[in-house]
Amino acid sequence: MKKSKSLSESTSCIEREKVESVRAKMKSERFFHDLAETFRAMSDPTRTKIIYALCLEKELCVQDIAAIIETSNSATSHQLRILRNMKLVRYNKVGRMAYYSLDDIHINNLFAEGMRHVEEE
Amino acid sequence: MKKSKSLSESTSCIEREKVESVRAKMKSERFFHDLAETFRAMSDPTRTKIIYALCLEKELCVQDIAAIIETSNSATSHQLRILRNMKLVRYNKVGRMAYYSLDDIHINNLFAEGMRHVEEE
DNA sequence: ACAATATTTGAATACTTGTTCACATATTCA
DNA sequence: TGAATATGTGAACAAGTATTCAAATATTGT
Repeated sequence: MKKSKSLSESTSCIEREKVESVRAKMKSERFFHDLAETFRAMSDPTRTKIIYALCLEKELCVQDIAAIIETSNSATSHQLRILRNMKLVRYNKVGRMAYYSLDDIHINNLFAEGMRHVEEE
Repeated sequence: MKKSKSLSESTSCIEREKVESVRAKMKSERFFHDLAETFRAMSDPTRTKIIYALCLEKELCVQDIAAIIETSNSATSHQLRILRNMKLVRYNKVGRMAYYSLDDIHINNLFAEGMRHVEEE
């Protein structure tokens, strides 16, 4: 059920038609929250390094990720947890090792689009 | 000039070949910083709303954006400044009005890819 | 059982961020 | 000129974040 609350007459705006038109197509608070979350997951250099590494090698253990990105095991583990909670990576526990990999192909696409943007400047 | 520092023998890792292989393809600190910045620009709900609005209407003034996203003019202006500094939007000043629009098509692609990810769950 | 090892976690810290409020700037119109 | 209006900005505040350190957990090999 959509709220489709129309613009109150008292709300001050300049071009009412434009405003009404966009407001009619507005998405839910939840949608923008989730969208921001998705981008936020990739908004830290340590995490972009982890994702980049997992784009090249599809499975890596915590220690090896830490060695690649030159960060402590602890900091790496903390960031991996964030990525796990945000469903960007998943892991496979084998004995005392935890092998991490990217969760789905969408992540690859989104990340690749971001890289394209940064590289084409 | 690339540093291509090879993995020191003392650095502990599990699968040395994988680690060496990824490290050989590692990008600069700057690259990951810029990439993270790009995603960070879209990592706040207020900013995703602004970008979404500007995807639908290519030019909007501050007050109308504020009316659409239901935030104060001041908060909107602050976020627009961030988006401007990050080169995601540009603006066209006409008298006392400032008309904002998305800066380039890459932003559209990246944003659309993010939306696709959120919608296809 | 014991030591070594891989990962996880909680607390503490310094740092960053988004909003609000009040005010500044700048333009329009009477 | 002076009031109204659109936008921009600095300071303050609360909330959130990333790293470090120390310690906990869990698994392996002796």
